[in-house]
Amino acid sequence: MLARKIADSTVRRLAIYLRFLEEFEHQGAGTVSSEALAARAGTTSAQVRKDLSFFGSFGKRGLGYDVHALAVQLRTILGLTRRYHVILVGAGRLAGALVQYAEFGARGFDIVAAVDRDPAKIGTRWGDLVIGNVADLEKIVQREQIEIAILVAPADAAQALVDRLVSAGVSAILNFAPVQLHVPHGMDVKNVNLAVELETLSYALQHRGST
Amino acid sequence: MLARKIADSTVRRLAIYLRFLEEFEHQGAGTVSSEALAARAGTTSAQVRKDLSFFGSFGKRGLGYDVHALAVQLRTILGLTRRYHVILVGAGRLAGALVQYAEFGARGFDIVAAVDRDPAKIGTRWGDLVIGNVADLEKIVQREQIEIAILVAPADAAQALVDRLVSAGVSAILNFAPVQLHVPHGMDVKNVNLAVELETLSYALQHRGST
DNA sequence: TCCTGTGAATTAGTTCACAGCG
DNA sequence: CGCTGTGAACTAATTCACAGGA
Repeated sequence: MLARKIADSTVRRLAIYLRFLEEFEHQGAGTVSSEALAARAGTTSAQVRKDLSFFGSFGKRGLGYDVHALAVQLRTILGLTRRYHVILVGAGRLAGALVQYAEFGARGFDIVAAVDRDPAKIGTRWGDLVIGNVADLEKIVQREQIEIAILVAPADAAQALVDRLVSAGVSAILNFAPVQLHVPHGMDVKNVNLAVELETLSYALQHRGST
Repeated sequence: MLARKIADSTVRRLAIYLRFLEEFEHQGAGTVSSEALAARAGTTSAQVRKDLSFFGSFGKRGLGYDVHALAVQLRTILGLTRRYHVILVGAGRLAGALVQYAEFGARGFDIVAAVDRDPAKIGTRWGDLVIGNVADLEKIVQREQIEIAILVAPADAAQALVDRLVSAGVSAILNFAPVQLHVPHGMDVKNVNLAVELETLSYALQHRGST
């Protein structure tokens, strides 16, 4: 669909622009400048225009961007014009928090299954989601036509679970386990490591004052 | 303490190297090569050596790095040789998950307080943490000598809370609210947006096949 | 006139490649 | 000989600056 390889940083910013466009849309704004979007997103107007220019020319010179039309474009670019079935692999507290995370549903990500290996958890419910047995992982992935997995399992179990997810047909993984996952070419993995985020803060705290 | 400005990506990788060093240490390995570290961390040996070289020469040519000594160095660099008092601003499910997150404590981040605005939550306990009233935010920050805040509050409340945190003396914020926070120069803010992570995956899913 | 779209310039980050030390 | 440490080369990302259309 697209010639050039787009930087991850660009894709992230597009997702952020979309948030603010929706906010503007809600406030009834018809049009928005790259400058205004940049201010909200914490970047520069040149960056906004460059990011958008990889995908087309959506603005009107002298005017800016039509808020609604640009939102539609960004949803198309980001693949948010349809819904995705998501499984939670691991049913700990973090998984429980993610189930409730309204923003996922609002963006088209439906958490339709959760599994765990703890017999005490299997069969219990989170709203209308029944926690399944991890032994049935492949069956559940296929039955529910799951494309995305959120991995919130212990580090030592992670790779084996990923191998099973891959062979069951999952094509993207959001990984919260602090390990480097190995997946076949073409699969997409995104790592989130909350402890690492805190550590970059402690680094910054320590190296402050050199301003 | 350091002349050059170090890239965020470098600091993150150092935190990741530290994880694997501790694992190696646990397994009784005395020495490790940049190649072995890189394999675990999902990067290249040149990257590992370059990252470390910003801070000093920690290896022995022909041998590699002493696992324990390098771990000590990285903890020093990252500011992990002491403990930090952390407050959770917002006591929703995500906050509840973070309280339990063992890795935080293991790295020196002690969650010593949590506040919320919901009267139904105020006074309830999570382990030995009593949820306080957000009205007392400044008092709590000062009493507990808090340096880092984890902001897990609704987007519309976020900026006002940040202003209060800043004036109460907090110096770093890990922000889960999907807004761009404005803080005075010198303050450190790190944003985590889980919906954006999923959206980069849906982008990747959609633009697959051009390989 | 205003603000986009975009090549060009700049800056940042990564990889190469090899000298040099243990 | 093996593996680090590091300039130099390269690649990627951001910012500049301005031509050009509404």
